[in-house]
Amino acid sequence: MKINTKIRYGMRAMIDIASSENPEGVLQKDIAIHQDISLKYLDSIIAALKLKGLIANARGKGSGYKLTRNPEEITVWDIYTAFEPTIIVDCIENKKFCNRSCDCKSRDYWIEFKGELIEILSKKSLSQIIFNNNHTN
Amino acid sequence: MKINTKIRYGMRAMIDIASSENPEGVLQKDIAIHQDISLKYLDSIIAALKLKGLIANARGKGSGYKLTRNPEEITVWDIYTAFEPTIIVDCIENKKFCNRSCDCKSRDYWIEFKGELIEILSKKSLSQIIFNNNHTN
DNA sequence: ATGTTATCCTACTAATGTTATAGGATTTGT
DNA sequence: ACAAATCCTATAACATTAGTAGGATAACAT
Repeated sequence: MKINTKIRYGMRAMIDIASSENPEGVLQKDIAIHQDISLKYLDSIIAALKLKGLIANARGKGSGYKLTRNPEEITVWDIYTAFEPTIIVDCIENKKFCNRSCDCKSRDYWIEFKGELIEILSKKSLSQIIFNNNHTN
Repeated sequence: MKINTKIRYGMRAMIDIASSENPEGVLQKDIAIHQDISLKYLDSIIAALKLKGLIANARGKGSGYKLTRNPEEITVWDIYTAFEPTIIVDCIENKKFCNRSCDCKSRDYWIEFKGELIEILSKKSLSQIIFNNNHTN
């Protein structure tokens, strides 16, 4: 299992936008500079976040990106699913992969696991991440 | 994020072995038949489980595989780590990937996430999976 | 109008990881 | 010696990841 760069960079871009105090929003170019991510690669990250409806901008020269919701109302799962539609366990996602799915202890476990994982990702909001509300360590 | 076939097949092999009532253990060949996994591919699955010390056999003709511990004492995390040493988040695993690691909200989150994920995988034992102790749905 | 700034959009590519298969060496029971 | 079964190494097709490249488009500034 691996968290890929798109999701990690996407998270950083969201944190960058959420942390900005500029009422005009944040330019993609500036996110690229702040976060040290290539402008071109960031292109595809931003596109995915925008398509998911988590950020928005006006077009043209001076228009930065802003969150479409309050950071309290955006979870890690929201950001995750901007890049991957779900957590993939082939025997759950695609029944043709396995014909014993109607009675498989292993599959039953993975269904439960997947639910718990989505729960973990859903319980944390962007604002909790930024302000570190939980006081761990 | 994806659970790959090695981990899923490994789980099924472990369930197969744990469920057997034969005191001689279970032959690799028979696991391959029960689970509909190619004997050759299962080779590498079994090898990993064995290297991790979760199963053992004698060599030669009639010697099947057995668990080395009680199924109550084997967790999904034990099985998982037979195939992958950890849950990979590059910015945690490999500091050279990122030079802002000393102050990165995103990285802080992933460290916390990884801990919770390992907790989920560690809390479930093989016997709980087989006997479905939790009574969900 | 024209140039500048910045995003939008499509295609491509090198490297890596996944999911196996192939072929034979080794070990032990009969 | 032979058969049954595992052990071990190499290879390969395919998919995914992590970008790069090149230009089209939109809007602001002069």
